[in-house]
Amino acid sequence: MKEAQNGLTNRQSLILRTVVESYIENGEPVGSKFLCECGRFTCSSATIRNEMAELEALGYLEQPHTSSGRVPTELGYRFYVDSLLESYNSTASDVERIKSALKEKRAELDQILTQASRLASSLTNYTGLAVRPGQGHGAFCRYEAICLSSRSLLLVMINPDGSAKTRNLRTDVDITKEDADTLARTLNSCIVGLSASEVTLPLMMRMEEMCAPASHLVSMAVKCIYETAIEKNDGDVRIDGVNRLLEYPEYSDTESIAGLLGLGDSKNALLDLVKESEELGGEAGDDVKILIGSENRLDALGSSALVFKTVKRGGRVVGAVGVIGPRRMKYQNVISMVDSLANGINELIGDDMLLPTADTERNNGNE
Amino acid sequence: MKEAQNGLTNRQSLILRTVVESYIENGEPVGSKFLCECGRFTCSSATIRNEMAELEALGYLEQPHTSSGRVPTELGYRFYVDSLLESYNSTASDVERIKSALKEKRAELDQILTQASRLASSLTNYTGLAVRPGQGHGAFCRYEAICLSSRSLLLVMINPDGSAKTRNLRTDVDITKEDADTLARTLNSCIVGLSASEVTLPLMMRMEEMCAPASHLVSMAVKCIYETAIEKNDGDVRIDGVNRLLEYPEYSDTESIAGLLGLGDSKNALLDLVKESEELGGEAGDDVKILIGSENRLDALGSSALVFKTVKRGGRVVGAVGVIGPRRMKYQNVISMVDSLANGINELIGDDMLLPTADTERNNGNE
DNA sequence: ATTAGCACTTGGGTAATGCGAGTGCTAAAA
DNA sequence: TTTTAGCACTCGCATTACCCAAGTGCTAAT
Repeated sequence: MKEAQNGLTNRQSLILRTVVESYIENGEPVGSKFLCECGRFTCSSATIRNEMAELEALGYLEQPHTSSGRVPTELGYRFYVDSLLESYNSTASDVERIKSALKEKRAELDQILTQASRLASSLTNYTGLAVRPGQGHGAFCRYEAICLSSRSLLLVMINPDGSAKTRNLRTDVDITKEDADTLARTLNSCIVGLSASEVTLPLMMRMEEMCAPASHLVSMAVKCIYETAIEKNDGDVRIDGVNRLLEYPEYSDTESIAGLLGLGDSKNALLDLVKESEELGGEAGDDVKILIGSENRLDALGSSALVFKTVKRGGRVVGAVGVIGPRRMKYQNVISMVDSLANGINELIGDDMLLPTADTERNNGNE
Repeated sequence: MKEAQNGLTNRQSLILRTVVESYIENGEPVGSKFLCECGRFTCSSATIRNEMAELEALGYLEQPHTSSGRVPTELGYRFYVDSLLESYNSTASDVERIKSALKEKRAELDQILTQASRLASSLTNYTGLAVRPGQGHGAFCRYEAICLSSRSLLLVMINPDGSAKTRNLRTDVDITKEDADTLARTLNSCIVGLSASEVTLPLMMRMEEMCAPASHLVSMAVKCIYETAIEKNDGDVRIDGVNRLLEYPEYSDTESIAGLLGLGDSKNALLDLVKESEELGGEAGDDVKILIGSENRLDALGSSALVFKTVKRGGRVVGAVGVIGPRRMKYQNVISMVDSLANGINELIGDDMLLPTADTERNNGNE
């Protein structure tokens, strides 16, 4: 009895693999006769039946009903995937398509992720997923104020990574370009790096003093800043191409679809999932992660599989892209695709160093 | 035979209304016996049968099969909705909820619409819809460049309505704050108001000359500007809460869901729909629009109804919000809700005058 | 250890059946 | 002329019975 390292004989191993692959391909339970005739085995169907019985006892296979072929269990898929993981690699053509599709979007991370989710879906014909976790507690690292008209100004809030948010502030009294400059200077010198709870009344009063005569701008601006920061910290989840799953029989019932569609609402759970699987990190932390069935605790994904990889910038996790599909997913393609996609994004966003806060910069040049 | 103005007797009219309302409520074909016993009529079921037969001949009702009750046709719904339209008004509590939910989001139009779509869905328990058409051909009306570090700057592109987009530009050679200012000045004086095809090689060369020694920034910036402008002009469609429709039996089949999910892809068609129903304008142009079944030509919505209202700023249509649901939709609630929602947004975004282009402003103050 | 043969299980598809709801029509009543 | 009661008829739908195919487990022979 030749044993492989996993406690399975070579033949059992091969049977398991073949069952998984056939089931992934056809979606139908596979029986001993089919296996026997597929050419990979020299023994008879009876022998295979015996082996399958054992694989079932070991928890790798199960039958939907007595008298139907076998279907892989979660454990079965897990075995298959693990033995596969060592040796995936992307096809050159896919890598090319991904690169060219991404290159067009030399935009902010948010947009890149949206695009990535769409891409993941269209390349695999499953559902695409992109996640951006909240960007730490840190607020912005610098502010600018641009005078748009006599009664409105544009507040530019700049993140350490160079991206920015803008908001329009309208006032009831006229403001000048000098007011705007003063406001920006005040914000930069007083609240950069502070969380909302650190902004105290005395501080506010000092800022308003600094900004006189346009002191009314201060509270508007600060409120606006923390509203925006909260939004930013909220994280985000993009799901694309749920409709592609409709053509797989495992999603023909309404409930499973409802679950997937509701996924956008439970974005916190998804964010946790990514964060958590990141922590188990170590060397494997950079790999493509695969969660099959109940391995994740989102019951909406209970009958699905999730393949994803984190996107990093400068060592920090800034997002993740992946694919949601049926448990019988074409793992080889999907794994390599997700890998390429994440790598492509990593490459695109580079690992630029972070920006300094405004203080240092401002001191030379503006005044 | 008392005739109302529509060519229906009063009794026929009442029967039609009752059928529609009952079908909306229960989703089941309604028969003569049920009507007879509902209390609204003094005649017998046989009489009602005769009337219903006539209503069917006139095209207001139909039977799914011989020997089932009647169901309203598109025309039937249309009759019902039209006779209803004069007299809808929002419940005070709904208006309150909408206002308070919107007030929290004093953000850009894009975000407001996203929020509106979500709100529409949750308030009606149908699918929410928000549409933002492309913002004309016009590019931006002003640019600013903020120096972030020695090798990156933030390009701020400002729309006439005061909103702005930002993009990060990275270079291989060092740049100074003066370079950034020069770039902004050049952009503002040369390409404000120009469409991409109007940017000629000679113009580019002149701009690069003006920007020396940082002339390499010019082409990056211009490219970036037109990429962003294209994106902006593309319009956008938000669809939220498709899963809510799953609980209605008319969407229990996979195809109808697939159609709705695919709706995001065919955003152009939706944009057209809004634009077009706007054009028939006149006085009715400001009303809530209702498209039932094939009244719109999106076959994905063939078995659905669409209720929406445009959102305007300063007379121009800048978006639309609405609801997608089954044809047997609770029109009274939905109409009033959509109306309130659109009004709320209109109020929120105000009709601020548009900004002037940068030239005038720049001449006093900066230099 | 492998194989052939056989009885057994079971899901799914198909045809037959009965039921119920609702209609259309006709003839009588108002 | 309008309304009503009565009745035969039509279908959709659920239930039942039934058969078939696929696949298994087990036993006995190789």
